[in-house]
Amino acid sequence: MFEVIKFSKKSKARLGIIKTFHGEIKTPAFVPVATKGTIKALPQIFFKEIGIQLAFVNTYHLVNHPGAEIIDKAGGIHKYANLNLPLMSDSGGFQVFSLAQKKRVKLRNDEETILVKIEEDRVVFRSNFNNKELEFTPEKSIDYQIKIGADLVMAFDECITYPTTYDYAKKATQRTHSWLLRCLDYFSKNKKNYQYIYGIIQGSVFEDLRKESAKFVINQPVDGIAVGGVSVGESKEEMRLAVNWISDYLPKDKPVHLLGVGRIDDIIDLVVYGIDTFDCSEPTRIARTGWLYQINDENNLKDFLTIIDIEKNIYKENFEKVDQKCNCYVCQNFTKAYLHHLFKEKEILASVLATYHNLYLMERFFEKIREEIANDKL
RNA sequence: CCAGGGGUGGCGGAGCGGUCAAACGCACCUGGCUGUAAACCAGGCGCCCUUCGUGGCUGCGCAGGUUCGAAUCCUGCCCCCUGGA
Repeated sequence: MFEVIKFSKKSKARLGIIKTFHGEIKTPAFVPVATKGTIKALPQIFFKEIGIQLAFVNTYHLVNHPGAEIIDKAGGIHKYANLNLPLMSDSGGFQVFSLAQKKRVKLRNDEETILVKIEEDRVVFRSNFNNKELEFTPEKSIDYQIKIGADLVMAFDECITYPTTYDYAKKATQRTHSWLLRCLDYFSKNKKNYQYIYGIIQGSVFEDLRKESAKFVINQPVDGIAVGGVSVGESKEEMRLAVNWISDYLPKDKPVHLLGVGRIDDIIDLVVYGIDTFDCSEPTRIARTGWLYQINDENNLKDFLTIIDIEKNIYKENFEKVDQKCNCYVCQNFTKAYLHHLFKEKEILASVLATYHNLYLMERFFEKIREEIANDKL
């Protein structure tokens, strides 16, 4: 399922290939987020020309709408959403974090309710979509993911909030471990024949917990390793340490995914620890809010991309291409002034073009990363 | 000419004696966005201040007046809208 083609002589970075039923993925690779079964604002027909290799869908959201059964009936998420590429599905573990962060939400009658309740053997969500209770157990998460039918599924974990205490982090990490065993058990008995499962390392910002978690996960019969609980508010140093600490434990014959990291500098700093895939909502989200990647120095990975805010007035009469050095459809055909106008007017096309462009450059960025690893420069 | 309605900050539009530098929306400006409750969110938005404040000044068509106090009440003027001759 996974094969390393080349290890860098300079770092733990590696070139690899993940083989799935729906296609092969050259790694390191970026995984655009398609939470509800769509990379927001981007029609599927563009995936290929952008170079998108795989995408990341979310169990929590899809279970709420349209429901795992519907997707199952439709023949799986690939068919249902016309996503003809390898897919990863998140387990809902991140929502344990992201919805718990908000803790309470006001109902119409002014009462407050808790969005997430974490128990030893399950998590109860108060759905933010329809306000119904929604129970996630490791078995349920996996069952949903099997029905959704992504190629690569994530074990159900608890993404620990930051900051946290050592004691809580330890307890939560152990809980994630016991959940992993339940996930693996259920998965092995019920999975679709093409599906693989990733176990998730937690441990928050504590070295011994991270290492302990890494050892535990790696010793289970998982197909891939994911690193979670990162980019939740901790400092960049803490994030780098969290990955560095476990980098020596990472297996060479299994793909390693870093959950939720997609900022340019973070990717550069973390790919050298042996990360193969990165999913992140950032490129598509900032695209929709007017931030565009721009090639800064195409010969220097560290300076490869910068960000411009296309809504700034300086672009109002800037009739240059969006990015002089970019070959994408957007940059070949539209000016900054026009993009500026689309954003100011909140035209839907603004999101479409910006998303296209950002993902295009993200793919070029990862091509550059692969090239650097091939040349032992990274 | 008669009858009625109205003129509020860049725009729309609340307020109708004090708690009003004036709701709310739009526009504008500044930030933010890392396993997406996100075509989003937060803050600012009369002028002034080496003190950023229960600070000073100006202010609700124009000019006066009543009042301790007026965007709010009164008088005159100017302008706009609707209906009628």
